[in-house]
Amino acid sequence: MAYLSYPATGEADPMRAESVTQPAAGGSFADIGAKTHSFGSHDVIFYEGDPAKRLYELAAGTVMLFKLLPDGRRQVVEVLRPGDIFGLAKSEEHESTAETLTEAQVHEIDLRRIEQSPGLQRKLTRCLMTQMQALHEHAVLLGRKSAVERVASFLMYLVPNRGGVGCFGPKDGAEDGFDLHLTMTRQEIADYLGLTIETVSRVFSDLKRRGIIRIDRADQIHLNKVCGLCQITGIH
Amino acid sequence: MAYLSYPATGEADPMRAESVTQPAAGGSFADIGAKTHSFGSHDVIFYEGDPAKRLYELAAGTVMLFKLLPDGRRQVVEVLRPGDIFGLAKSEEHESTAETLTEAQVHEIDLRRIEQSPGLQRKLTRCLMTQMQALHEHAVLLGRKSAVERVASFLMYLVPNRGGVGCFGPKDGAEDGFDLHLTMTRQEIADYLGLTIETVSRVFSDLKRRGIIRIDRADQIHLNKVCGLCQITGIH
DNA sequence: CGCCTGGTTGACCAGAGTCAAACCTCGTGG
DNA sequence: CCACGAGGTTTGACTCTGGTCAACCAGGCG
Repeated sequence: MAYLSYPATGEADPMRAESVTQPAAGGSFADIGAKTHSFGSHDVIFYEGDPAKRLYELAAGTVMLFKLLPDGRRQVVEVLRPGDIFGLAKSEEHESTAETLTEAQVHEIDLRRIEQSPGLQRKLTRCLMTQMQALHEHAVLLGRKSAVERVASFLMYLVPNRGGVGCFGPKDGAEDGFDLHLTMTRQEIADYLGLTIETVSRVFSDLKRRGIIRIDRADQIHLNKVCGLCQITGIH
Repeated sequence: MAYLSYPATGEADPMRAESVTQPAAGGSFADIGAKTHSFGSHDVIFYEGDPAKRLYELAAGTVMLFKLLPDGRRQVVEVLRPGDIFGLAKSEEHESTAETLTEAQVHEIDLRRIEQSPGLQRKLTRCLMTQMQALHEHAVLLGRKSAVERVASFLMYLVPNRGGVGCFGPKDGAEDGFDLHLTMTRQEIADYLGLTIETVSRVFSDLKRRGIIRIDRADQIHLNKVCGLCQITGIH
């Protein structure tokens, strides 16, 4: 279904199965009578400070969570993929704003319903573990990586099964290129990576100049050598 | 028991109850036959890459989790307090190193034991939610705050019931000072805040010069006006 | 007493931020 | 069909925060 664009483009997406956290472990949250909502691109699902009652499972599309400082500085704290859970809060209010990056479908669930099912509880725990790990990874990026390393890491994050633990290098002899479609604007990328829009733009231009990527359109990027890009993420 | 020093010093600690996540919701993890381990200061509980089988609940003391980049850059991704859970991993290996900052006691628990108890499952979920929220907060700090703001936020984090949501300002008319004991070295603080040791040191000196804090010993800091400090955390 | 570790300070430098202008791309309307 | 405008993006010139490197200091311990 073309209307649900995914960060990485195109045909059957090999990452899909991977990125959906524990696809079928103990049933789906949707099974327990969750309401499903559809959103357009750049719709707000909830605002920081809104009363938090339910939690959400992203069924399709991409959603970002961000927080604002009073002077307007913004930090995107998570970029979510299908299968991810969000909207939990220990207090009565959401601590961040949730906004879609693409058209998206979201299951709205009552936490108590989950707590009644051991299987779903288990699934929830696994989801949270995975997301927590991503947050740790992101803390390293924000705290210790240079601008180029941040952008390179970001691009690698959009390539299925490469970088990180599951990276097996380029397929033997294959040309190791990759086409990807960005669903985030430069500003959103900047706010995710803790940079300014100008720096993000400059790094893209620099990577282009160095022959590592090709920019077909602002949101259409071709990675010439995935491995070469991975080399500059700081994790090698 | 004096041997268990807590980040904030002294007598009966008003924060204690607050910081222990969901103190008695649905029983304690310790109840289900968890082994308890004692550690000295700066002991490693597990290393990044170690096989991950169990999960841990911090019973007393302080523990930090950090990740290393191959070139030696380090990022402390979490500073844990009693009640916090750590050591979960989606994969078979720990994704970060856990090291004590003080003497500490830790319950080692089998995840499957928890999964058998709905009450503990629920408690676990709450813990993870709280920690996740802290990680979001920290992402804002790392991605968007200046050096002074980071250090100020860090110090405020050590003051019970101040800053953040639960802040009710200074008690009416009270002098609003606070004494705190640092359990982290300058290097550890720097690695937590995404700064260098020199910058941390300089900011401390600067806050001293501005009369906001008094440094009695490297690890013994007096906040002259908590509210004044809170003012420069960036969240006001 | 002197070493060793951790912390502080200074001089200098570089990476990223700021401010401002120019540039695409795409949709709208004349 | 093309001119126009808006939004997002790129580029340049300059600034400044925080990093680097190196020397120095203070307290604790053998």
